[in-house]
Amino acid sequence: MAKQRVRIKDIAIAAGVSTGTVDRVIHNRGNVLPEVKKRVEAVMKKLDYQPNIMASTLANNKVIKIATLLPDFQKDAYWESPYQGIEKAVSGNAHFSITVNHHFFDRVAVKDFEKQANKIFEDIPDAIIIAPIFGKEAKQFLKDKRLQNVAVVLINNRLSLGEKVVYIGQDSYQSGVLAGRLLSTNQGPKSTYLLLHLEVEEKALNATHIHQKEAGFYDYFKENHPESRVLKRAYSEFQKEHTLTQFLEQTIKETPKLTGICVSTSKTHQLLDRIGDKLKNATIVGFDLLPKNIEYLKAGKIDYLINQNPKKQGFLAIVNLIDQLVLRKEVKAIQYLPLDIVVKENVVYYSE
Amino acid sequence: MAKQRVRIKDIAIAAGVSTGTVDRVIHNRGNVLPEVKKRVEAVMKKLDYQPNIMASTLANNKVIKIATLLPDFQKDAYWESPYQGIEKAVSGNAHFSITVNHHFFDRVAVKDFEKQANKIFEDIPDAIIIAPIFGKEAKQFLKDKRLQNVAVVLINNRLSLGEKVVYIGQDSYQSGVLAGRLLSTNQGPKSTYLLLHLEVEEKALNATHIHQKEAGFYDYFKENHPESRVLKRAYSEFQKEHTLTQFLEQTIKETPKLTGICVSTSKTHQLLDRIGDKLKNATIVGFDLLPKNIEYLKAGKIDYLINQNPKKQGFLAIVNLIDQLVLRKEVKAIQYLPLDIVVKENVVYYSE
DNA sequence: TAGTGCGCTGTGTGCGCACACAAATATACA
DNA sequence: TGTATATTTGTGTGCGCACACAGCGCACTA
Repeated sequence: MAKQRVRIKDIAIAAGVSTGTVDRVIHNRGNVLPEVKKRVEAVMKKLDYQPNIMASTLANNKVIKIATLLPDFQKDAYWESPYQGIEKAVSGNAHFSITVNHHFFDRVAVKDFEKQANKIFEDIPDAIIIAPIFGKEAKQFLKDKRLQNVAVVLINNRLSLGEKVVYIGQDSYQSGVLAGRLLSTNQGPKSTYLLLHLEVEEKALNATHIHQKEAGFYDYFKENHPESRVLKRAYSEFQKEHTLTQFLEQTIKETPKLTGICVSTSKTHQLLDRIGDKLKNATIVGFDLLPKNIEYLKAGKIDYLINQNPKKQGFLAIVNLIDQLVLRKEVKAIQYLPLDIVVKENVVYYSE
Repeated sequence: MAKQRVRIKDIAIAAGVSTGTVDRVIHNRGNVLPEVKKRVEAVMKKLDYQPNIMASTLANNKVIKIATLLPDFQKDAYWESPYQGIEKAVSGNAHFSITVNHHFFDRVAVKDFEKQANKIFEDIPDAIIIAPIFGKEAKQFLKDKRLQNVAVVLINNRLSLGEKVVYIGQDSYQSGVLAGRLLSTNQGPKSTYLLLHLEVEEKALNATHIHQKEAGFYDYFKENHPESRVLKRAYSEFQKEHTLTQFLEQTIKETPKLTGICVSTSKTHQLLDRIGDKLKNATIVGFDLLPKNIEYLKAGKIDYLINQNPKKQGFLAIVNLIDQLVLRKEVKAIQYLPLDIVVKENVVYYSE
């Protein structure tokens, strides 16, 4: 029953060679007579050799160096989540001895991206986790021959690099579609919806995601409820004199018979903090499981939160690299993160 | 930066003893002078010793024996999912060399449970994954002194065993509540809902889950929409002459102005196979991501599927045991599986 | 005083693998 | 035929740990 694991030694004996030769075949180190190589490979197949990862990593006795090249989350709060996911995965897999070297760049400054990218050459890592926001420059960087043998995981933005580059990302467009779907369920065909772009700190813009999300939202209604009205209002005029409260009150006053509101950023709680009482009849959809959002969800003031799992993005990147570099497993080339629909009745399972 | 890992040898040197003594302290094997033990422990703490799992499991060179004691899925199809989850987790963690010994019992026969339980004593495992459907008997079994050092994971049914027994399960009641919530969203307060208990094969009854689920469904409406009507219809009279189609047609005919239908088993597709066209205006909620259910979801005929992650139950059980037995991590004592809300717009992320 | 047993401590070996190095064999050339 | 060189193969060591076993000092007994 408990069939003994096949070892290199077993293969060596079966093939009539030494363990050293088997080792050379396994690692393609050359210096093996072609016919011997063939014989060893045949035996390996026949005995279904599975390397002992434990012994292998122990003997290897080296740490896996991973470099990240991500936007600075001091300047764009969104990027703190992938960062946290990475850290969590690393500390949760301490036994694989991984070191991560973070390189943060200013997400609106190409020059800074290039500068940070260049730093990576100072100490070539085994793998790179990169958010290729500057597509052209990222592509050029990754094509450098010094990175030939470096595993690459793309985060957030896809890049056509063919080969065996892994992409992990969320589908922002689809999250907007989903928001539209949730808002319009069981509503009349001629309803009015409000799309609120709510940013409180100017610097946290992460424009691309939000724009894609909003495009998905619009498109959903165009395709499925063409007779409905979708209004967009944005608050980002920080220098001006009127406050967010005033902006919201006026916006609501201007749009009577409002069926639903979607706040495209994660700041839904800001809306409820200010004019929660004046929204009794509108369905409200928000994004991201911030503590304050969860509070309002539990109180029944937010109807749906869409969880984009931003942390999981970083987490999966590390898990993927472990699978690739240590466990030698096959990994999927493209991995989208789930879009969880969270309501009062199931929030407990998502908020840990 | 890349601080070297602390080894047993380092501790031995720092404490002025041999590695053997450190080993005895670590594993509490005794035969160490109390003051020496104290000294070694102090050094371990000071140097923050983290055992090298790789070397440890390699040196241990033993397979982890896990026994399962679960209902026979030949007789209750539900139980195939946890089984699959277990198998998946085991083959996905092959490098930890785990062997699983399955013991299936007839979920309606106490005698059979006891018989299978007794078989476990023939070869005491390192851990047991058990569905304690027969609470009293299971408790007695687990209290046997021969199982003193055996890790236990309870699946599906909770048992008060205090100590450090892990429970992994799904909240069937809450899944019924969630179904109620989804069905009644944006519907009038005096609507009519149908709860369909649909079993096609008599033997697959898994009564407890379904009953709890249905209780949750009823309670949701009692609390939130007391003026609504909830009707229950069950099809399980297999000996009788009329077919399922006839039953469904008659049921629908009998309940005009139907707002929503919840099929409490996983057999929602059976409903649509037969009378899909006659349900245009009713919202439909079902359970479990069976291929046929997904098909109807994508086609817009099922509105919501609630994913109870039954496979994940078995999967997590194994992961938990690895954490406990191999990685020596802390594990949460109670783990509920998420209840995912799946709609056409996000199904792709859940159906792998 | 030698012998015996016990508590405590140190040493040696092996887990399966990777890799450096030594050894054996084949090939080239004088 | 012998020597130098390249190619192919075998052996030895260490990764960090677990555990068996040997060794030590001490108290107690005959």
